[in-house]
This record gives sequence, C-alpha cells and structure tokens, in this order.
Amino acid sequence: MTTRSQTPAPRARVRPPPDAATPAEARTRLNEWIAERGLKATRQRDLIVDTFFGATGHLSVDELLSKVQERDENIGAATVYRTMKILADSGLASPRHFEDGQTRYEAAIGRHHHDHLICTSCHAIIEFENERIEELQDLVARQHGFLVTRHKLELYGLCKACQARQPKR
Amino acid sequence: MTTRSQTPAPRARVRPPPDAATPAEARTRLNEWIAERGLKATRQRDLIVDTFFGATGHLSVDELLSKVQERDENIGAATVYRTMKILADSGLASPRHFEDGQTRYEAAIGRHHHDHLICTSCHAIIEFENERIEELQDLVARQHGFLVTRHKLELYGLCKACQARQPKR
DNA sequence: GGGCCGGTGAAATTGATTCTCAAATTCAAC
DNA sequence: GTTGAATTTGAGAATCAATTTCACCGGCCC
Repeated sequence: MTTRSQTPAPRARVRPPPDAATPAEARTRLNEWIAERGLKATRQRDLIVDTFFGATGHLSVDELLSKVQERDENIGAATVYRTMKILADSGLASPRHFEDGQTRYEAAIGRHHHDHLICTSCHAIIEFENERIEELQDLVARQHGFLVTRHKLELYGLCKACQARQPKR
Repeated sequence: MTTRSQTPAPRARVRPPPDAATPAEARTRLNEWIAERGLKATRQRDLIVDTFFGATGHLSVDELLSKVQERDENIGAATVYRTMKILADSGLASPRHFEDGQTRYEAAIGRHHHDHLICTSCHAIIEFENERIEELQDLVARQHGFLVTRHKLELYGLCKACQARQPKR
C-alpha cells in the first residue's frame, strides 16, 4: 500500500547495492548480540530489523516507522527509536547525521567505510570510497598530534540529473 | 547524559587566531549589508556583533547569549538567533553543525575555507586546510557527475593533550 | 505629531528524540 | 505447561534547540 507519499526516501545508490546482509542474517546477528547481554528477542524488534534490512538507502526513523506500520500498525515510534539504537550499538547499522536534522540509518553489515555525496535538490545520496583521501586525513591528524577515531566527509551539491534539470540556480 | 553543567566553550586554536576581523570592521560590514536591503541597524545587533567578533572559537547561540547578557541583560535569545542568521546570510559568519546538536558560529571575514579536527574528550576544535584533500574531493565529485557547492570534513578523535591524560580507554 | 515599518523580547510552538510508567511479553527454571 | 523475575512495549509527557508569534517600541518621513 502506498500510503501518503510524504517526503520521498532519499534515493540512493548508483550501482547495485553493496549491502551484504539479508534481513534474516541481520535478525540472527542481532538476536545473538541481544542474547549475549541478557536482553530479550521480541516480535517487534524482529519486524523492525526485517523491515530495515529489507529496504535500501538511508532511512530516517520516521520513514522506517511508516514502513514498519504497514506491517503492524501498533508499533510505536519509541520502539523504533530504541531498536535502531540497539542496531547502532551492535554495529549492524550506522547512524548518519546529514543536514536535514534527522538521524538516518544505513545498513552496516559487511560494508566498508565510505563517505557521501548528497544532492541538495533531489536529496539523492551517493556513496563513495577514496583511499587517498583517507590517507591524507590521517596525515593531517598526525601532524596535529591527533588520534582520529572516526570522521565525516560529506560533499553537498547537485547531482547530474538535477544539473540538467535546472541549468542555473 | 547531556551534562547539564555549562559545557565550557570548546577551546579552539593552537596558534594565534587567523581571524582577520575586528569587531568594528564587522559592525561596519554588517551595517552596510543591512542598509543595502532596507533593514535597520540597531543597538542590539551592534552589541551582538561586537561580542561575537570580540570572542574567538566556535560559539553556540547559548554561549553567545550569555556573553551578550553580561553587557546587556535585557537582550533576548530570539534576537541573538535572528542576528546570527543575518550574519550567516551576509557571509560574515559561518554556521557549523558539529555533533553536539547545537549550531555553532565562527567568524568568516577574511578567512579561507578550512575543516576541523575535534577532540571528543575536551571538545577542542582545531582548524586545518589541505589543498590536496580538496582536489581529491573535486575529483571524486566529477567522477560521479556531481557539482559540489560545499562540503564538510570533520575528524573526530583525541587531541594530543587528552591522549597523554588518558593513555588507554 | 501621527503613521509606517521594521525590531524587540517573552512566551508559545515546532520537531526530533528521549523518558516515564503501567501493562504485556519473554524466557529460564520448575 | 506454569511461574516469576526481568525486560520490553506503547502512549503520552518531557526535553531541548530553534523558530514563530504577537503586542509593544522607536525612529523617520511627510
């Protein structure tokens, strides 16, 4: 059922998704992680994880909540927030903070570190990796005596399609 | 979780500030910009601009508000928010969104583009420039057909002092 | 010497996220 | 299967930064 087509999920991915996880694998991994620390597996968590890993791209909690509620309308927002936090803690999903004020999550199973190109017009998000840039970042950090644990590199601009669509402006 | 205590303003700058603006110059520049579009110069705006350019580092509105209220306790938060938005629109200040959930502003007069190293322990913010990284970013963008208008590069980790302070952990 | 207009500041609002708490669920041990 | 302790759930309240609203201000121009 296409519910009201609110904010379109940021379209992503130019080539076939490099995501290496099936929903089933993710559920299994999460339940292992949960069992290890005395937490409990629940139907809701499974459903949320299943939905998240069955989708692609960079989902906000809101977007994910809509998808989840298509399958079970009684699931509350708080549960989705809590579940995504657990997914992030367990390393199965990565939270991203782009500049729209919402936290977005992306699948993190079997994925390399990568950075993002973000179209400010259509909100497409394209991922890229660049080893040289990483090396230079490390170099800069060392020059300042810094020990870097993570970084954020985001390039904002117009994607090819949007450039063609709106020549100027 | 969020320490309620007045988080100290992130200390910045390892060498002498490269900021190239005096408060007076900034006031003048802003008033020109304001006059050009039929807005009005006000005592409050001057005071806020003066305070902002008289300080260094990356100030949150909250921190700036405190400083401003030391000089005139009747100035309201809304005015500081509005004034900083005007400063940003006029190009005299740059808004930055680091990962503490608040917008921080830095002086932008006579400054080059630069990126940031951020200590996750003491919240120091160090600025750096690296031409090679910029070039590589442009290259990556071109390879994806992107027209980049701005970017964000932030390296998070431990500064030298904090590494010494907490050898492990 | 009254309008006109933008500016001001206190309070209310918004929007994302987190917290609270009673009720429901999970799960290991009977 | 049943029990019971511990955890999870979901609705609504609370938070927090940021924005908006709105009634009052204060110059400036006829």
